[in-house]
Amino acid sequence: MKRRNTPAKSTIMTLLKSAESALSQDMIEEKVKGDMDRVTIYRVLNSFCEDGITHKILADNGKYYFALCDSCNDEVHNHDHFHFRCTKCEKVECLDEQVTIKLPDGYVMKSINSWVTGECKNCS
Amino acid sequence: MKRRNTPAKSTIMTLLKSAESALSQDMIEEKVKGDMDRVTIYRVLNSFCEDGITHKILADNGKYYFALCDSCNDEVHNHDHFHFRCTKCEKVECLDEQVTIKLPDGYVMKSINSWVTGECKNCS
DNA sequence: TAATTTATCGCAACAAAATTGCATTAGTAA
DNA sequence: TTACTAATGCAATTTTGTTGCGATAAATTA
Repeated sequence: MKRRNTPAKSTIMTLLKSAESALSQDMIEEKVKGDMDRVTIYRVLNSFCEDGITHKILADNGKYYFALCDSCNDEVHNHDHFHFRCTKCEKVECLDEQVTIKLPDGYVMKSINSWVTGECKNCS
Repeated sequence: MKRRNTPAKSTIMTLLKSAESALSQDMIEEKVKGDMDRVTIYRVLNSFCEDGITHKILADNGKYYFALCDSCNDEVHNHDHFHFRCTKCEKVECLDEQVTIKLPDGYVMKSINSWVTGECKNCS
């Protein structure tokens, strides 16, 4: 399965890069104003995740958000940071702070999904 | 609105007490084997939350889980602990460890939702 | 005990988010 | 330019949870 470059992909990539925050499907749909089908947006975003370009996080509002991988490379992926969702402007950001937890004996960690909800610095 | 005691409520309460872990609607539906309508289960669980008997958490698999409030009382509710979901047995537990995070300046925290996914001590 | 009130229940319908099937379109390499 | 097949758009489906409403049954009162 070799990827192809398409208008949809480059448009969405441009949006992700300029957003400086994580985007959900409906945010992207609104920005492209119906130029792109909902399904296409989902498929492009998921293909980015498969390729390790973005990471996908389920927020505590039930929606998936997609963010460009910042310090990840082909070998090392680390998405164990906190995510912040502003309840006023609905912006979602990756926070610098890493999630640290010591699991009880016998537990094996596979992934972390940590959210803080509140008001961001522009809204508080 | 005065609550009434019903078979549905006591059945679900018994399940929650004996589970020693958080339960989702579909887990309860399976345990009562169709004796209870989906909607009834949701309504009972949500009424428990309104009454402060349980807390409701959206897991990183997109489902809501309900757990008995452990050390909460009428005045103080604290649900800022980590939650663990086992990908093998699908059991969900509240971990003792509290989530701690220092937000950047200007950010106001309203709620926290932290999940660790992996294998529990019975499955690893 | 019987009557009354209304919380609760079950069923159908709805809603939101995301996925799948399939015919069509369009990158890309030869 | 042609051939191959990834990507797209549309319709339909799936999953999870909620709402509306008439019927049922707790709890209170007579």
